[in-house]
Amino acid sequence: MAHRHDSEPNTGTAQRPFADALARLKEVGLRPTRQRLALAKLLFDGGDQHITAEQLHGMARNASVKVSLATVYNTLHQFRDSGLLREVVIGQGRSYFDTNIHDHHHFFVEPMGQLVDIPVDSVEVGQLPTPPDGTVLDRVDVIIRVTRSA
Amino acid sequence: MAHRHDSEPNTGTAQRPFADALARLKEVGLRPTRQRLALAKLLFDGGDQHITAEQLHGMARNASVKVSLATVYNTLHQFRDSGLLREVVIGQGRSYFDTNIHDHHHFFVEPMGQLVDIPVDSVEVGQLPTPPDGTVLDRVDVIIRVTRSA
DNA sequence: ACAGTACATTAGAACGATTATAAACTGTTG
DNA sequence: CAACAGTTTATAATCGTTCTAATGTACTGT
Repeated sequence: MAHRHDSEPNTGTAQRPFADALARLKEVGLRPTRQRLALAKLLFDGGDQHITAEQLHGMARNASVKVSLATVYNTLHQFRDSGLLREVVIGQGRSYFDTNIHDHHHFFVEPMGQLVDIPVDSVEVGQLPTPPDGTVLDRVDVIIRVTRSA
Repeated sequence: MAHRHDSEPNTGTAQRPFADALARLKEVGLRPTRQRLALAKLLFDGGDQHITAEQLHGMARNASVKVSLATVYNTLHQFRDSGLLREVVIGQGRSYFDTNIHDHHHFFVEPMGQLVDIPVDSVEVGQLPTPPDGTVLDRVDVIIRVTRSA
């Protein structure tokens, strides 16, 4: 339920701050089921990814992991709510889930909808206006839309 | 086809830079049909709006303008392609069409999905990173997500 | 270990926004 | 007026996502 944006102790390799899928699930209080463990492995082993539900479902199929699409959606949402993932809504239909939960921004390559991370310190956003009436700031998304030139 | 982001000569009231729906259509080379004229009036008379296709369809119904939903979609896309509107994709399902085509950003009030304009000079974005490989910059969207606090 | 219960997974249906289709219409041109 | 190019329309189809209700699995206390 609560969001977590902390910087981890970062034991082990820089590539996999804390590699153990089980440890992640424990840490956010999700029962380590077969499906969740498998999906966590697919998501968090290897570098940062921007992935859709359908894509993850496909990856699971490829890896011979039996998971229903509904469970993929459920799991992605739980991970998002636990702060393990960040949801990025950019294009028309689809949602991307970003395994990079640190503060950062995105290039969005149209029209194929590819996402590329931008470190937060590559963009200088200063002087935010005050939020309207009875609202409170959640987060700032900077999306730099680019198109293929070649 | 070509996008227009020019500042208009701004004849007449500041409220309606150039009020005539017919003039707008002529200017971008769209045939001034009954439906397009009516929709243009609904969109461009009165201040800046963020509107969905369904909402515009509803407004047309209210104004006793007979237009099908398909035509609303077609027209919104044509207006967008002509630079009369800007499409803003932010929430899960829906697309907003913004009658303010000048450079600006948005507050997005979750969870009800209300949009509020932010003048471009209220946000300071400096030092953009260079776009990836064979891509060219299209535009920069800054979305400040806020939630109801009260 | 076992029962009990709370939580998870699943297939499939349902949903909402959008897009495609194909027929009917409008307006313009020769 | 006939032909034509562009428009509009109702409807069906599609896409990603969410819901539902049945079944399965994991943790708790004993």
